[in-house]
Amino acid sequence: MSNISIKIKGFDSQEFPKGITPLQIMNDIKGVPKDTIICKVDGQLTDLSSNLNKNCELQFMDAKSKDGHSVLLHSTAHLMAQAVKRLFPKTKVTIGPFLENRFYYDFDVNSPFTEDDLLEIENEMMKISEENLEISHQEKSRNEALAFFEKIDESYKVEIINDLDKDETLKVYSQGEFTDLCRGPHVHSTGQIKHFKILSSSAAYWRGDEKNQTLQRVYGTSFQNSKDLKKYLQMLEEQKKRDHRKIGKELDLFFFDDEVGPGLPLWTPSGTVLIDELEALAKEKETANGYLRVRTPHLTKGDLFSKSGHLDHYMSSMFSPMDVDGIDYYMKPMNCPYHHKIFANTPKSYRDLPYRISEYGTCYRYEKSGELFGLMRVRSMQMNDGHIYCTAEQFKEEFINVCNLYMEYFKIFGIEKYEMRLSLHDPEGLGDKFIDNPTLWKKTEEDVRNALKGANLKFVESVGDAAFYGPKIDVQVWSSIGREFTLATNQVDFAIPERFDLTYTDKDGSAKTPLCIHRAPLGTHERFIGFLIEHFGGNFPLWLAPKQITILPVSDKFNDYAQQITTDLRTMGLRVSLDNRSEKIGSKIRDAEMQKINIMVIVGEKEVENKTVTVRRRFIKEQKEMSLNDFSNEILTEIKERRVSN
RNA sequence: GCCUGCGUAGCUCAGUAGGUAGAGCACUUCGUUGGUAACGAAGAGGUCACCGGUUCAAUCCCGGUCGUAGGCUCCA
Repeated sequence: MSNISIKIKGFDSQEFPKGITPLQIMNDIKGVPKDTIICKVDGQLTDLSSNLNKNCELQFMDAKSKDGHSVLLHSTAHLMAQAVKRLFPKTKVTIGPFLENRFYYDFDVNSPFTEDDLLEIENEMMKISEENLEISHQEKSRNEALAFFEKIDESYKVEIINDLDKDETLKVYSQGEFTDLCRGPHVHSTGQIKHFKILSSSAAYWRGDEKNQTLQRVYGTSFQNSKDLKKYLQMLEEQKKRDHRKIGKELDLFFFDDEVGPGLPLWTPSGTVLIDELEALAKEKETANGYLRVRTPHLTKGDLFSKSGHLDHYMSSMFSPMDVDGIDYYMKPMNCPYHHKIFANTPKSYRDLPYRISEYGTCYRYEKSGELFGLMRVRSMQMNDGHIYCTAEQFKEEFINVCNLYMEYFKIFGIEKYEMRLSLHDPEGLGDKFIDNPTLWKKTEEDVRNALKGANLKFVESVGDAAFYGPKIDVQVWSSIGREFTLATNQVDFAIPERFDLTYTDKDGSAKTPLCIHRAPLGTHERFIGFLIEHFGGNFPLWLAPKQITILPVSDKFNDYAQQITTDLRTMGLRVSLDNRSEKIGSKIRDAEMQKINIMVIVGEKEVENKTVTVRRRFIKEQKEMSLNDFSNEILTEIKERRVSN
């Protein structure tokens, strides 16, 4: 038998007999870490029980690495499936992939799992782990695999095999009595999976299609050691504390009311401050960038939305029409048709372009009840909307300027983790979800792609997520509880200007159709604020904070002085409250902390005598006694600069 | 919209094997006049989400509706 040469990472090259497995090598040589669960052969994740037949590079890996962790998660999903099959033998298994730090497995069961079921499953998993079953794999021909899964009545696996490429070699993994179709790789024994937890269960559709069978999805997580598991679970708890729905209630920012309706937020005085500040910021930036502000109605005849294509492509997201004098009127789901009307209202020449208009118009969209989610998904939403009408030559610069505006905003808020996504059409949806003009789709998508590349902006592409009238750049962010949302969007419209007969007179006197860029750099104010609440965990920077300052007299004796300070600061435009209850100063401070008020101003005998104030800022322990003038100058500057940290 | 869980005072939550409910915080009043994260006492507060059914009797059991949570689908 011939030998092969294997370069093991962290060791010298060695000769081994052909066909040896990494597992055997682990046992042969000293010093391979005990935590090894998987390996890479020439950079490819490979089962430890695979035979090595040629010279190669071998790297042993534990679950601390991202790749290693993904294998552990995946193997834990299998472990869970085995436990479910033991406890509920009639269950049919489907798929069980890994996600970042989590995994799930979808099961077809007669009745959904209860919480007790989940506990039992977890216990059974523990048992299987203790049994330390070897996980082996085998290659099977398509027919063998089909016969096997038909015999054990795993119809979903049969369906999966039937959909696979005919030439694909199939692998099955076995551990004890449980065998599953899987690409692998996996850890080599169930005993290597020890530190896991079932997180939740819910429903999911087979293959993500709502017309298909409803499956039960069980989510779980798994780590190399108990410390990492505990850390992850703690992080999940911490994330929950930042949930904008929770903080929104604690800080009394917004709420929903049964009698008003789901998805229709009511903004309290505190929450309204956030919106007002956001709007003030946007108005300032837009004025500087040459935008003109407009206002349009919330309600409109259906004809307008026929013309714009909304009734053909967007009706399922619109509220039902109402009859007004025998004519159908709709609540507006977007502002664009009105902006087009405003463009067309007076003749335009090339000298008027780019023509930039903006409006924070409230739109109404029918979101299915189960899709509503705090402020992140609502039915009445204020768009940070605007439209730019420009020539083809101006397109690139205008488009990139909008992208730059996003980044400027993100910088102001200190948002660092985001992803730009070029959302393209899916040819299969032409005519239905998307306007049927394949040539223009292609051209526009290419233009946008080139503009982004030309500006050196990093982006990913996503097919099928375009608007019905054109491709988009969406900026994706992740909320504190891990959900992904589109925060900002920038869309190109190649179709609608023509439908609205929008023209401008070019240099040569001919009438031309402008391009239209839809842009919403702050998305909707509801979602943006929902995101900001989580981003800051309710600890807003001073310029944004609903409650900037509270005045705390040490005792009732100093209430007059405190009242004077309050009035003075309010006159300067600051948001100031006065806590003149007959409480001890410690209690007033505690209450101010709970309300996350940025600055506490304490006044007592000393301050009255010296005509000063004592300033206590959140997160800064030491207090400073200063004149009111120095204090107000300092914070007015901080607010003017919109400083994120103090 | 779909599946499952949940809905008790303003908030966070107890509770009742079916006999119309309780705590802490918040609120109001009184006492206290205090120096950097909870001063003390008293009071007020709820058709137990809503509508039906079973029962002598329903907050509790059953059905429906609405809302909400976790997901799926969808989306700014």
